[in-house]
Amino acid sequence: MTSMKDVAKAANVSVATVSRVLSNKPNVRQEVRDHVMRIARELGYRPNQIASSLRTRTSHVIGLVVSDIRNPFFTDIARAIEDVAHESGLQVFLCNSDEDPDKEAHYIATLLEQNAAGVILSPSPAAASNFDAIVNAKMPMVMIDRRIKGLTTDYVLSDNAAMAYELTKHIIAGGATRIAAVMGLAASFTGQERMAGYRRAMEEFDLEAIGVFVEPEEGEAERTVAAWLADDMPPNAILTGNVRLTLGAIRAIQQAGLTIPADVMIAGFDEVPWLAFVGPGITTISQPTYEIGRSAAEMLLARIENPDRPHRELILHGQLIVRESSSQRP
Amino acid sequence: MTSMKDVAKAANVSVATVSRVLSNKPNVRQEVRDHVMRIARELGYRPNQIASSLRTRTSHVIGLVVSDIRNPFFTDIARAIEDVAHESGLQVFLCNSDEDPDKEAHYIATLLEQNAAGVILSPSPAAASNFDAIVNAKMPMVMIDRRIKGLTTDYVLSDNAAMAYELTKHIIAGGATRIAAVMGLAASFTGQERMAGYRRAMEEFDLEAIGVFVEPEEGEAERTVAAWLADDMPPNAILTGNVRLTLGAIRAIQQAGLTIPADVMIAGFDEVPWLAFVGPGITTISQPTYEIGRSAAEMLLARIENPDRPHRELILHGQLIVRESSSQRP
DNA sequence: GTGAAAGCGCTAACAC
DNA sequence: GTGTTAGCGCTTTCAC
Repeated sequence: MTSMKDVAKAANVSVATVSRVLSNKPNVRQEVRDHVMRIARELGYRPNQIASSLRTRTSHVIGLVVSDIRNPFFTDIARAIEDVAHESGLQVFLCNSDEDPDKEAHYIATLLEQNAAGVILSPSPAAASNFDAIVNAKMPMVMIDRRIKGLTTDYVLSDNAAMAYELTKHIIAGGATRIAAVMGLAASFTGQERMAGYRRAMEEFDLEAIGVFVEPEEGEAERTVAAWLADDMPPNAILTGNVRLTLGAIRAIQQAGLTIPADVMIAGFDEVPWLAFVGPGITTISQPTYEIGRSAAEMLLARIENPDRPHRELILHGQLIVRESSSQRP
Repeated sequence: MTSMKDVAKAANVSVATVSRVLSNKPNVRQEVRDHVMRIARELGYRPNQIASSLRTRTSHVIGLVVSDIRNPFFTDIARAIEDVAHESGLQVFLCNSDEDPDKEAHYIATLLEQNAAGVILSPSPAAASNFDAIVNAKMPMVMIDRRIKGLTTDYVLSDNAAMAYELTKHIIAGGATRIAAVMGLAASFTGQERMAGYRRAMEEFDLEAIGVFVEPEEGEAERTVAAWLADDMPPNAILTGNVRLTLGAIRAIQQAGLTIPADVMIAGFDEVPWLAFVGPGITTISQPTYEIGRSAAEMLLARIENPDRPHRELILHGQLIVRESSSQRP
């Protein structure tokens, strides 16, 4: 590994000059600059980021903390963030918190130890104090998807309540009269908001709201929906809070020997390409995942650039994608 | 940020002793050890990994380079790798190469600059020389999913040819007589192997092999399959090389107004939970993605531990998941 | 415009 | 067992 010292020696200048040249600092004669660059290239010099980071107390690394990268919502976001990071010469640490505050705290500590330049995180349902370490260290931070009560920072959020409201109204227009909703519990912030939007629409139409929160897993939704369908007056429409719940609900409907949408309509959150091919095609709210990721990354870069800028909150709107599953009208 | 110096001062010992205690080195009295630990905790001391890394010329960071994290195959692998890393106190850098050798080379350079402890990568279809930098730097490396001709290193691979052979035989048993295959081009190593397995089975049954390589995107598969279906003697079965191709093929079949499996059977590679819900349920080869990730990570750890151990090649077998899409027999 | 030198926080000889 | 000290490779005063 060739170091600055090697380049300096070979170029007959001091390491200070080499450093100035390589980090594009002023006060170097163009002639010297070119010469140093040439030698550096010839020697195959690669800067040691670690040394640089130790000295400058910052790095080109940002952390991304999500509950589970396998959730397609986060997969897309991760990809977007990595794209922006790559464009800006940053690296991304991938961290899966599994909604576990302790695991989350551990990752936060690690990011601090690693001198990370910033962190984007989708917070677990933890107390705001879980993020004190970041705040105290003044590490740039952008929260995505969920708001933490009492924590003022940069946020990129979705308009969950409005989207759920729209989705509910849509399925009512499709002919639904008894609509039940399964929302994810762990992501309580989004779950709450979506449930609120659903409730508001139901009230508006004088319909009885039947909403439950479950662990966001296929099996939970399947059990819940199966129980509903076994009822005397089963719902004729199901609303779901994310893809896994949607899948579970579909399974319950199929197991009950019912068809979508003739017997039971269904619609949910999160768009994934294959929803168009499930049954008659499933209606969903498509969240702008890539945009959420991009925006969060850009917001983080801006905060790193200028740590004192006022905090911002960006709210992005999802889009209703209408397919066959949500209407019984001809 | 409190440093070792601070702890040393507060504990009335030298930094060397603090270092010994905190990195669990021998030659410290238990009494002193406890004392230092207490002080460190009281002061909220957190080690500076950067400084440690500069000194030891290694780090607790590993790189993961895949073409695109959004490919569910890689998403699962990434999650598995991150799990193992987390258990071992390592961090994971996420890198998307987009099958671009230059982007890949760039990430490799960055990992070197960051003093990464090792790298797991699914190589782009690049020349073996793209990995010279890693080999020269003696950075531990594990290749996954694809083999690079002329590069001896640690590998975790799938038995693609055997799996494709099995899949083809299965669909023949299901009643298929004219079977066409669309395989991914970019991932040429896996694509080639799968095509070879398909060809072998076709030959064995005296059937004509109709195989093409395309960019692994829905649209490409859709166009290809649509053309086949418009033929005089259209295939009555389609084999696909990955999920995106499967989705494209299904779209083409539906667009042509044909039904699965009555008119056209279909089966492909890669299992994702929703394939059970598409049409009558799609038959696939499920690759042990999580196991691939775990094994690769463990192999990397072993190599980091012992850089001179002989190179290994681990071949994992996929599993045929039979659903309704692959048989016309009653 | 350039160089000498200090030091970021840690580890690892080496002394005692 | 413990302390002293010399760096790891870089950036950044401060001289000149």
